Amino acid sequence: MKSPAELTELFRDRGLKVTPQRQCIFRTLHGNEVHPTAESVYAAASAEMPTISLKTVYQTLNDLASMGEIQQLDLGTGSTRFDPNVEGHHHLVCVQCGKVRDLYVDARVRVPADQLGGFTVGTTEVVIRGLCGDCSSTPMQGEPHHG
Amino acid sequence: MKSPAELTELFRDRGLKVTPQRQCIFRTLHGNEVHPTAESVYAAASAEMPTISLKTVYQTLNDLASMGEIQQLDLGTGSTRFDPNVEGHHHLVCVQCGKVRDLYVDARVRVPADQLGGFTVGTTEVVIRGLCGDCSSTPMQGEPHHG
DNA sequence: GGCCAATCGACAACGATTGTTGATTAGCAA
DNA sequence: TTGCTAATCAACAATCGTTGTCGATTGGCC
Repeated sequence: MKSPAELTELFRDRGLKVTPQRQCIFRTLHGNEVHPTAESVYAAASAEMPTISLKTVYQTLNDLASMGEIQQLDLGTGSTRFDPNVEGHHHLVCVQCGKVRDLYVDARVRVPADQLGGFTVGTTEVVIRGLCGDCSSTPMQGEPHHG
Repeated sequence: MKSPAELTELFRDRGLKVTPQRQCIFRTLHGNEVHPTAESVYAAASAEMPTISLKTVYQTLNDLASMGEIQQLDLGTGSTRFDPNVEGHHHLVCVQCGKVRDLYVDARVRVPADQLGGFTVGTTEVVIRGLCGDCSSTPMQGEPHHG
């Protein structure tokens, strides 16, 4: 994703104000590779800026998403995750602990025309579910996140 | 998915009772290819059995899912969908109207070992988002379901 | 400096899903 | 057929994630 400085400019260009709260969120997201939920962005931002509100976090994340600067992911882990990485890539999801990792593979799936039936292909998402390194080594316990 | 008769037997084997409500849900799901939500299963079942409760529908769907007889899908369309088709297959999702179609393609994604990093691959899901035939022909309007 | 967007707190509301209660129904083994 | 007990019912309340509302305040930016 773009750097905080670039996002600052982008927001200005769009007539959006660059408030300390928004800058704080920019910093929190920049280089973030753990696919945070809104709650965890809020937690991280709160550490820096205790008065920031969850509402503002949602607001700013939605703004960034609708500008295409971050990507929303629904991976069946309960809540929406936000991915600062908007390059074409896919995801590894641990069914045990819910961790998400980026996956760079060529996933051009060839769809036979007879299966399309008028469908216009937009994006292709590949989600590989399994056990992450940590969870592979520990015995399975309890119910994993469904999906 | 298995026929209502087979599911009946399966439930008996597991010590679960085969109530009229459950049979009604079995029938509703059998051959269903529209990936219904719990609500729409409830609507369909209610037509046949007006006194059935939404609670019971959820209960039975969860039972079936945990027995592996149906599959839960989180496709970012707001609510969980239930797919009676448990054969290996993938999905086409219309970002406009939310319709879901089954997709049979060979999607064995080759993941380079260095990207796995200890991850144990379980299932691979491919979701292709785009516009279905109906929505391709009509102009885009309003916000699509996010995802 | 001043306009006005953005934020605040403190809630209420939402939709999807699950839990609770106590009463009733009915599957199925004996 | 009887009886135990699981399943269901209605009617709620509660949960979780997310969004909306309010009036008051802050502070970015022309």
